[in-house]
Amino acid sequence: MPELPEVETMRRGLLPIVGRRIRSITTPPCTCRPIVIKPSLRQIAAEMEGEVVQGISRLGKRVLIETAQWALVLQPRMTGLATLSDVPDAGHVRLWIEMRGKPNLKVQFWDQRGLGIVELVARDQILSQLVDDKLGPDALVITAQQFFDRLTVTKRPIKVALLDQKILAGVGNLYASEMLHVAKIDPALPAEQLSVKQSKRLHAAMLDILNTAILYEGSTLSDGTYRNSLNESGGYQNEHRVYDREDKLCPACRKQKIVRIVQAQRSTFYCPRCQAS
DNA sequence: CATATGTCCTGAGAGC
DNA sequence: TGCTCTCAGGACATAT
Repeated sequence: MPELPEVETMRRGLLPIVGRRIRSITTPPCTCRPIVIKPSLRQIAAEMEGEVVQGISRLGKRVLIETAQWALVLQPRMTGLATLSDVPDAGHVRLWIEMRGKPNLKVQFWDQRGLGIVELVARDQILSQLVDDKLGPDALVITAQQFFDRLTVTKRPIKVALLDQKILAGVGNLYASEMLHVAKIDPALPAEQLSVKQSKRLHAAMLDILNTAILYEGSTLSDGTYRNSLNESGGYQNEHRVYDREDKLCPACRKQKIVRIVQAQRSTFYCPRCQAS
């Protein structure tokens, strides 16, 4: 479940290919089932092979490999991984992007469940096609005012609203629970009822948690699918306050056990004592 | 239009 | 031991 910190870690790991020319974009032999590649592998290869990588950027939970004209948008979704190093196993590598010249560099897009998506977007259409259409402001860029304005337009529970990538991009199920706990906000609170004060706390908690999690190179959960750019576990899973810690003592009050509830068919973890409405 | 639900997928773990 | 069932959740598609 790569979220912003995990995807940012992937982005940083790909930086060595900036300035390098793409030799080939292929699918590995004997791979399992093909993932979604839009519009097609053939088209992507035709447009990007021979081009120089000008930058690696990130929008929410997507990584963009950019040439002069194009951006190859990688969406890891549940178990996707984009890396220059080794991958957990060779059997789930879905795409190779090989660079020309020395040293040999090859981006491997690995994805155990195969729900990831690779999509070619013209660079001048990123704003219209991605940002306006599908994604709100990135969680690391959104201002406190924008954060408040965009969240308080919906009646949905604040936890559910945080997961809506059109409101803001980058927060997923894990970090949503974590930031609500730090900000001491009830995950069931209708987002429109968020006070200015609560919104400021939540925005600050979000920035703090995401930036710290980036320093730890993300969270590797029990499924072990997420790896940092060296194919090692991340470190932030050891810092989780509530996520996947049902029945464990709340680290803030140390009096109440963490509770798990389900909102919009996703687990939410929180402390009913610290996060009461 | 806003919101809710169904769907994809694989591997781990539970239960019998 | 080996089978079946359930669950994990991002984001898209479809339904209400």
